[in-house]
Amino acid sequence: MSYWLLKTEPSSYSIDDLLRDGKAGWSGVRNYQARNFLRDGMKKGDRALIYHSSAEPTAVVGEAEVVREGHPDPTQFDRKDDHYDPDSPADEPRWFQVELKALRKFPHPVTLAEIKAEPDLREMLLIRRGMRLSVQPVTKEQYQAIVRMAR
DNA sequence: GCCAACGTTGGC
DNA sequence: GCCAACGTTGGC
Repeated sequence: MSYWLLKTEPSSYSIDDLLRDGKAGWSGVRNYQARNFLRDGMKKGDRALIYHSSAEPTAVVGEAEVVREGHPDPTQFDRKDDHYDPDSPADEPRWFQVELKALRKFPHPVTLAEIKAEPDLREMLLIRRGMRLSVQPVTKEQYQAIVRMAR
């Protein structure tokens, strides 16, 4: 089993939205490195931390489980969607998503400030300078540390 | 709203 | 292939 961190802006889709929906396609990712993780890296049963970016506070707010592995993101073909990509070939889709099942919202969000202050989490990609990747791997140890901090 | 740190595009 | 211009991300 592998562990991941997924960023989302809560103004567009929040942990509360995911809990309400139960399951959701993690759509709208338009970065090739992140796409590769969605398409090739994430496996059924993997766990993902959900992170709220551009929020107050910016924080890891809950966790989810991968219930369906990479498949084409339908929003790339939807002209009315913000993430419509007219250049993505229908027979060779450019963008992928996984389906997530909400697991829980944390009792206490683990803020970016708390993560930066924790020596054991210094290696997280999240806090590496200039690292904007919206789908990123975390180690089991990092994942478990975040979960402990969220109690 | 600002702007640093990227990633992408396109002319050459 | 180079690289300037442009667009986006995301913390502050």
